[in-house]
Amino acid sequence: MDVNRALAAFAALSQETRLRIVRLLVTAGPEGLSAGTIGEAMDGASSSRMSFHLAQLEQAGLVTSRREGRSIFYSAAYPALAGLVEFLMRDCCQGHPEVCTPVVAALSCGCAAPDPSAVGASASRKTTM
Amino acid sequence: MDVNRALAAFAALSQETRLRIVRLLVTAGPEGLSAGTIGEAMDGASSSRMSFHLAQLEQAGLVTSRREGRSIFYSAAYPALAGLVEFLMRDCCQGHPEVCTPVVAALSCGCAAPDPSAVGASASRKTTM
DNA sequence: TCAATAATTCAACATTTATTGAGATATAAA
DNA sequence: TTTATATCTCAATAAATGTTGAATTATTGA
Repeated sequence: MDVNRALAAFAALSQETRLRIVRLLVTAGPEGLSAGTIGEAMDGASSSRMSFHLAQLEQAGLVTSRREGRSIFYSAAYPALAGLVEFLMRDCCQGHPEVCTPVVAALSCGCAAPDPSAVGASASRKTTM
Repeated sequence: MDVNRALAAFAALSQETRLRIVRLLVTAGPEGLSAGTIGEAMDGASSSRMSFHLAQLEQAGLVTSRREGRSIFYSAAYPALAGLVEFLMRDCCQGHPEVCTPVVAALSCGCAAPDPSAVGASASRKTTM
């Protein structure tokens, strides 16, 4: 994640419809949702409007797309989201632990508890699904 | 951090000069820097331009200001930055541990190592989603 | 009080961004 | 092949954003 990519990602996330789309796709999982389904969830936004925003998100690297029959499915680009947070935090925590600490605490949403003593990586994956 | 505040923060961070200012202030520490000093660091940007961007950042809640003599000092709003990441991650990790895990790993920038003995207990404490 | 310093405010302008509606493209089914 | 479905592309327009330069406010020191 370099500065320009971060700028593009922040710009993409600064628009209400797009932020809603990203949140929707993040919770939708890796399979994603079709453009039409997303449009319905966005208060029935027009198809051209959806295309515009989905293209912006894809351009910013925050979502990926694939065709499946007549539909095009969009999915959250999880690594890009993680990379963006990494970028932001890398800039935030230089010498200021008070910034990181509460974030790490917040990330204990049950899915990412890092444990240095836990050798088996997959075992430390405490899923609550 | 609600949606509108997050949108404002993302918008503020999506502009190159402002992103540079935030990064500069974050590394500058709690005392912050004067508007003039920041302007010099921004390739000698004009004072009105600096005022514009600093006002945007303050409006977005990402920096705070205080007058000291003739100068006005701007500081990073660390809690707001942490809150933004929290917001983004709260949206990102619902049911998808693979998103959070690498971020938490990246946050081991040396300043926010979570107490290993508390991992089991606190991590199982699920925040409301 | 007057001059110097530090920063802000404002109006004008240029640029960028978002929405709309019409039409084009791709796929699937009749 | 024809029709329907799903989505994209494009041009026009509206709205928001960033830069500039001049004028203004606040503070300090002579």
